[in-house]
Amino acid sequence: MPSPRSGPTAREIARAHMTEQIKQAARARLAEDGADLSLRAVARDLGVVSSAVYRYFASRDELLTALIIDAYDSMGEAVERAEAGVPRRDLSRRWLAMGREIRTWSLERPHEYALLYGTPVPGYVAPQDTVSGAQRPLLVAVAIVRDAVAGGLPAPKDRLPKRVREDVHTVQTYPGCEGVPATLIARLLSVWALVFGTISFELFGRYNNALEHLDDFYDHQLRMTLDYLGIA
Amino acid sequence: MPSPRSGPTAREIARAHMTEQIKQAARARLAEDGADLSLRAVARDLGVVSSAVYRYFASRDELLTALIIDAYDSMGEAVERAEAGVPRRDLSRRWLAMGREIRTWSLERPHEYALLYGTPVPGYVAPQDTVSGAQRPLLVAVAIVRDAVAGGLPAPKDRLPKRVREDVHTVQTYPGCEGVPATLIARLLSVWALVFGTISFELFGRYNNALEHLDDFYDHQLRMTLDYLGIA
DNA sequence: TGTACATCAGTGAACGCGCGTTCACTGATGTAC
DNA sequence: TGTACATCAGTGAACGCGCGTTCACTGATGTAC
Repeated sequence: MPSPRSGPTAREIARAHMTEQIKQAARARLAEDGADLSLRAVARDLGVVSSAVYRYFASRDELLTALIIDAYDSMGEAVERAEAGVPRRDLSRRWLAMGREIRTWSLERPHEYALLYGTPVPGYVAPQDTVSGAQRPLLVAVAIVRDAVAGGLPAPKDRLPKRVREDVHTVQTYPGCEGVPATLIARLLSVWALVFGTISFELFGRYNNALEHLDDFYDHQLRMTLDYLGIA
Repeated sequence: MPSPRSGPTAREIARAHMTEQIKQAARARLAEDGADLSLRAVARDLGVVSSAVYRYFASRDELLTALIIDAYDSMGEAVERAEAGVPRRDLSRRWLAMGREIRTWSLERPHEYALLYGTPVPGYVAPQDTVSGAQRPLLVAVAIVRDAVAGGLPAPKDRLPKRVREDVHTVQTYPGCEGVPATLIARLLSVWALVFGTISFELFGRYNNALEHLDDFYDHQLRMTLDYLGIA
């Protein structure tokens, strides 16, 4: 008897559950083996025959796409939440909260990080449009900068070459970027590369045998970016 | 009849030649297929049976190691040469030459770049010590900064947290880093992450649909790093 | 200078393996009357 | 409320494939006397 509110059927619940379990197992495999995800290994880990996975994902690539989308959203949400926990007035602390969460999230899931920011998986092209979550952390940064501008942060007096200015003007039309001066956008783009560059260096082992206190180092970098952007 | 100068024998020449050809074919395969290098594919491309490769490399990983070492040295040499072509006095141009060559080299060999600076190959751990060439580009940067210091460049007045200072002091003991103030080393490390972060963003497609004039953008970034380091 | 032996490059077959994907199936769950 | 049919999840076998690596081999190159 279908009840009047017609909630999800047992099948629908089971399906959602299994879909989630497959993704979880796949994430675990990713952490174990690195980027070359094996459908069969995932099925094995779930105690299920490999063809069963095809009831949920049409192909290995589709599963991978789902993982990528989830990862973007997961990082986006984590960063948004971390930043939201800080009083709006305190721009520096908001920035630090954001920056630290980017790194924390990444260290906790190095292989998902690699999926997003490392070498693209060979033979696999991410469906660009689908991945709108990719920009969520950057939007958090933009929001902080925007608030700083509203609070009187002056635009840096950098000279932007013509073509750079053109590109930056395009960026300025993106939602959330209205009102942020071009030179500040340009600096933000630099800072963004610095943040992810640092995390990649750390995760991909390029600081091995060179730096020891990576927490402190990263934190210091973050503070320097604050200076660079001019945020108090 | 072995001549008195006893040059390399025909076998030795052939061996060196074949070794080089295998590496070249492997690089080509890398460019075609991405990071998961297949020994058999390399052998096929050379018109040779797959087991023949084992006369030259004991395993797939050993071939990969050779490619990585070569790539580090290739980039290092390219950067050194580019920088050496600029008059010593002109520190800014030396810096720009260095920075541009890093990117040029990388764009020309995106898959070798990925091998060095992208996601580490799953299941493969680079023999750390062997890869001394890894630091060559950074040493070029350090040399420029050192010359700038010798020419009167003042140390930035950044406050370095204790543990960061400790790490930086370690770095200062490395060859080539003598006499460079701690705060400048710290800034150089930031700048380095920025440079490679930018190139990774570009090569791994994160500027797609956002920036168009990547040459100009990168150049602008480089100039900003000059400012940041205080080099005229 | 010529011969006998050792070294080495490349062959071809084979090993055991894991992979993505397809397909006909069975049994459970859901739906229409 | 009960029955008949449709939908769907998971099975198990099979497909064709490419992989890294080993091994006994043959024929060419190098070396010692």
